[in-house]
Formats: sequence, C-alpha cells, structure tokens
Amino acid sequence: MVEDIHLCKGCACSKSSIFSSLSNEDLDYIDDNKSVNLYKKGDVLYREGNRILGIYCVNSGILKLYKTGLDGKEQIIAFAQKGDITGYRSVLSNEPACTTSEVIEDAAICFIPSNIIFSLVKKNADFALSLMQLTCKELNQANIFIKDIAQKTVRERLAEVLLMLEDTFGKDAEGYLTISLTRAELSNIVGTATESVIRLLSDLKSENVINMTGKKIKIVNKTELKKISNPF
Amino acid sequence: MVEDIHLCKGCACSKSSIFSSLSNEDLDYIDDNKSVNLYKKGDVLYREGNRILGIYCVNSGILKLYKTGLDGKEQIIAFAQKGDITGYRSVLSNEPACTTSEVIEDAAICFIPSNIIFSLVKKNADFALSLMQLTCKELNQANIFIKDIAQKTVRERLAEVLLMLEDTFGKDAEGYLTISLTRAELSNIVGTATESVIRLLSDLKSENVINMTGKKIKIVNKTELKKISNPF
DNA sequence: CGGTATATTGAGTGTCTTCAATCTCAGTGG
DNA sequence: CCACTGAGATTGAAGACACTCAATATACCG
Repeated sequence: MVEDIHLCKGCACSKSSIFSSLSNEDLDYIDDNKSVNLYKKGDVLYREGNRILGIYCVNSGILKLYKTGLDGKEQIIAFAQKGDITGYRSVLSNEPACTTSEVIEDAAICFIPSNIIFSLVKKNADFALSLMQLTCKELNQANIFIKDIAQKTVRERLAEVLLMLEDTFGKDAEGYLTISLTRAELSNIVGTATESVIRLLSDLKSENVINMTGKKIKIVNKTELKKISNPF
Repeated sequence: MVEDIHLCKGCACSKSSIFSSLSNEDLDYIDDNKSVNLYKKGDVLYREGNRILGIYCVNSGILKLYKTGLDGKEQIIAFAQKGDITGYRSVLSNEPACTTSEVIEDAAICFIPSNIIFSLVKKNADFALSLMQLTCKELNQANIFIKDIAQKTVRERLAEVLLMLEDTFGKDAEGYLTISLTRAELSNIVGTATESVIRLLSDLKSENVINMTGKKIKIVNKTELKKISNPF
C-alpha cells in the first residue's frame, strides 16, 4: 500500500491535479524530497494560525478544512481527497495557515517542502499557471458559497450540500453517500445549528427525497432535491 | 488627468500592487499594449458569465464586484479601487467572468489584453508569484467572509462591514465614510434585507456608535463598533 | 417642479436558534 | 453476557431574529 505512494510518477495524483504539468524529471525531484505519512481519523495536519513548511498532497483518505469562529464553532470551508493538495496558499503567501486541516477518513498524505514548490514555480511556468488556476477555481467556489449562504435558506443550502457530497465523494452500491459525516459536521458546512440539520433531514426523508439508515444518507429523488436547492 | 495614466511607469499602480515586480521594460511592454477608458457610475465593465479578453486595472474610481442570485439579488463579493486589478481570475483560468463588475464611482480603467498577461507570467516568475499571492489573499478573505456570514448575526456583520469600509476607503475631514453606498448595496454586502440594514443602522445611531447625515455614515465609537462586530 | 429612486417605518409572520431532556448505539470493563 | 459510559442523534417548547409586504416619507435628477 505504502509502496504505491513512494513514487510520484506512479501516483494517480500526478495524472490529474496540478502535477500533470510536470515532467518525469520534476516528479523525481519531488519524490526525492517528499515524505509520506499515515494519519488516523481525528488527526490534525496543521492548525489555523500555525506556520506550515510545505504542502500536503492527499494520496488516500479525506480531510476537512475548517475555520474556527471566536465562539469555537467550526465552519467547514472545503474537503480534500485523493489528488487534492492543501496548505499551498499559506506556503505561496508565506502566511500562517488560514484553516485547520483534520483527517475525517484515515489517510496517506505526502508532504512536499516549501522550497521544492518554489523552485518548481520558478522553473516551470506551466506549473505556476496550474497552481494559479487551481487557486482561481477555489476562489470562484468560495464566492459562490458566499452568495448561497447569504441568499439561500438553510433548507436550500442543506439540499445543495447533499448534492455536492454525492457529486464529490460518490455513493456506494446501495446509493448511500460514501462520505460519513456527523450531523454536527453537516451543520458546520451548511452554516446552521445541528438541530436544524436533523429536523430538515427528517423533513426531507418524510418527503421521500432522501432516505436514512442510521447515520448514512441516500438521495432518493435527485431531481426534487435539485429543485429544493434551487427554487427558481 | 488622462495624461497621467498613459504611462504605467508613472502610475501609482505600478508601485504597489502586483506590478511592482515588473521591470521598466516590462511596464513599457504593458504601456504599448494597454488601453485606457473612462467610465461613469453605473457602467458595467463585464457581466457575470461573459468572456473577457484581458484584465482591468483601476487607475481611479471604485468598482463593485458582485454575483447575481437566481432571484436577481446581488451579492457583493468585493470592491476594486486605485491599484486593484480585476478580471484576472477569468483570464488565468480561461473561464467566463464569475462576477459582474460595475462602476460605483466614476473611474479611469486600464485594459490589458490576456496574451500580454500570459507572456509576462511565462517570462517573469516573480510576477507569477505575485499574482498567485494576490489570489491566495483574496481566497483567504473569501473564506473569512464565509465563516462570518455563516456564524455572525446581521448586526455583527453590519458592524464589521462598516469598519471594513472605513479601513478600505477612508473617511473625509468630518469623519464620514468616503465611499457612498445605497442602503440596498450595504445590504448586498452584509447579506440581508435592505430594511434590516436601515433598522440596524438607526439602532447603532441611537446607541451613539455611528452618526448619519442623509446617506453619509460616520463611525463615532470605533471601539464599541469593534466590540459589536466581535462579541467574544 | 414633477417624477423617480431611495429611505424609512410598521405590522405580521416564518425560519432558525437555543436550551433542555431524552434516546440510541457502540465500545468497555466486570 | 450485561450493565455502564460517553458521544452523537433526536425531539419539544419557547422565543429571538430577520424577512416580507405595504405604506409613507424624503432626496435627487432633469
């Protein structure tokens, strides 16, 4: 298992993602300087406000990235899964981490030191451009999120988040969302109280739009859910 | 007036902002390929969803950048003033504009075609890095905004926005905010109904935290306003 | 001096939050 | 095997907060 991730060349991350613009030589360069670590659910890679010394590339598992409000409430900003990188913002801007990065499904993560990234950026304009485009894409996502959270009701946002989760992480053979989140985590994405999420989920269930078995959620009527998330 | 903006070298934009990493030669290169236009309040530089062919650099005046909800409601994402650039996201990612860019104070704006930007990015790694850092900074701002809008009350957000406006655009001799926004625009930043902004402003006034003369707003008790925006 | 856009105020309502109690379930130790 | 425990999930009730709609006032523009 860990064997697979010792070579960037063979890693799926290098095919998609920003690394696709790198030559084999560049990938070897990263290989020689990266380290690989295994993490368990609940582990924190870095905490908001801390300095970080490189970027993290997810080989397997899932991370949640969140900001913490002054009252201690988490706001989940994004997730990272296979092929995604995180921490690059802080590295590129040489600023403290602006989110906390926590493992929610056991993960194998590669760490690439800052100076390696910088030297690649300087050397390879296409890589720099890829990084820029990644940032721009995330910025656009963030802006859409701002609009939604400002204009939509909790119910609409919850519907949207469920669709996003299925889209991003997929579903199992029986149609249940692959990713497993607590109600509290769901509420920290949607931006609402845990109890509200629970009540609205049970509403959606009684409307036959979703189905639930224990903690697991299945989208039954995707069309209707889309309508709910986007009533215009 | 327009004379001043014919030469990037002399333009204040080139001192701060992302252009500071460019040589005189590079600035001349931009000069030879840019165009300058004057705009009136209400003019739209580009609209969300449209293709744009270059980036816009604000020499004077103010722009608001907003997304439009499906029900037609604006969500203001950011402003751009002297020295700021806009449209670069869409150019770098080669995607349609993700916001509408509208003049709210008469403006002089330089237009720099995409291919010029790309060739500078390829040629000058420091310029690329500056652009990246700009994007990262905006991304961080956006994430903070998400957290705030999700977790704070309208009153807290309004207080925060007022502080931001004073910070970003300054105040006149009598202490009034320089930037002039309608109540509707204020509500489109805060993410609330116009009436709510009006009521909360008048609350703040009766608490002697702010003062109003017609449309103009003055922050009287900044300390208190900070406390309101950040009650922990 | 109209006429239009913006601002303000009031009333009524609905959504969401908060707080507190209860329930479920998985893991633990006896 | 079962009671115990703690974390997470659920439910109920009460009330705060913010929104909508409608009416009115004021300011601004030509």
